[in-house]
Amino acid sequence: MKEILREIGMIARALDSISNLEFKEYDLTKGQYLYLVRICESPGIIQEKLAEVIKVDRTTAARAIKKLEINGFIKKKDDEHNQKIKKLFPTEKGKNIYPYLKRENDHSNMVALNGFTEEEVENIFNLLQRVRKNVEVDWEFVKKGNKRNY
Amino acid sequence: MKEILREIGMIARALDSISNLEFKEYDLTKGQYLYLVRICESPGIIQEKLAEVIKVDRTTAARAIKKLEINGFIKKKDDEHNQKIKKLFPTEKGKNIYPYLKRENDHSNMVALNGFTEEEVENIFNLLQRVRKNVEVDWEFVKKGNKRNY
DNA sequence: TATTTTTTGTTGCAAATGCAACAAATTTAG
DNA sequence: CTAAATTTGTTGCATTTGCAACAAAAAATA
Repeated sequence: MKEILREIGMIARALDSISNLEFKEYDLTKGQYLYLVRICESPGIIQEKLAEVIKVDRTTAARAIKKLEINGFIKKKDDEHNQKIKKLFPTEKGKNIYPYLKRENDHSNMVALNGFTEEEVENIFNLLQRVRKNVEVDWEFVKKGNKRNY
Repeated sequence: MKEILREIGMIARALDSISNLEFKEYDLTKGQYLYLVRICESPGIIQEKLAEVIKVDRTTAARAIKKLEINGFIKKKDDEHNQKIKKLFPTEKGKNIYPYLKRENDHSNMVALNGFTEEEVENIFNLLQRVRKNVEVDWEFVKKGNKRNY
């Protein structure tokens, strides 16, 4: 059995911890960069959806977002036709640091793919997308309280 | 720029959260399965090394391991020639649940690789190992307090 | 050998994380 | 149209997480 998930876990933890250290400089605390990046790239997204794309617990997302708002990185806006949802948008402050988040992410991508050919990059990206799609089915299943059978 | 790290993060968080939910059944709390699996597979490993292979903060590992010991999953043993280090070993209780951890991990691997050919599995594994090796250099660099330049 | 540096381990503290449990709006089904 | 189910959001609480800061053993250096 090829332990691909172990490799993935190691890579993810290593890079997350690097990002968290590097983004302190912009007053972002642990994990916040994940949300801010997504809100900048998908302005108007709602909290529930954000938790789903990031793959994090609803309540964790709720609190991270609340803190981003308190610290002026994003703002919540009511929807015209649906008074339950709150759309999320970056503020000027949020928009301003986005390029730094992007730059850091690009750098980590480059480091991660050091020594890869163009073709290998294309290849690993496609394979990872397939893994992610496979995995998110189970994640949603389990997160809704269901039990996997194996 | 192919966002491979974003895919990796999503996969890692999704599967970690599934594992944490599934291992509650064995009285393992969040994250503990990571350490227990490694201690079972590398009996005698020390805490510092364990943090390094898992890619987690030293102090986080210290506390997770302490709790595993308190709950009787592992035991610490002094070394003959070095009185600073403490070698980690699974107890009978720890050894007994290892097969369940392995089985869960194997299942998640299967789910993740659903639809993959033998060759694609081999391929993604090798690519991921290379990424991991690239990334751990930076992780150790940054964790030691150094600053990446980019 | 003596002293400096590195390794390994610990604790204090502040913060993030996530399960339960709740509430209200909206959507689905009868 | 009404009632049930789902979606979206929140808070309480217990736990994990990780940076600082410390201590002691061991290893490297002078």
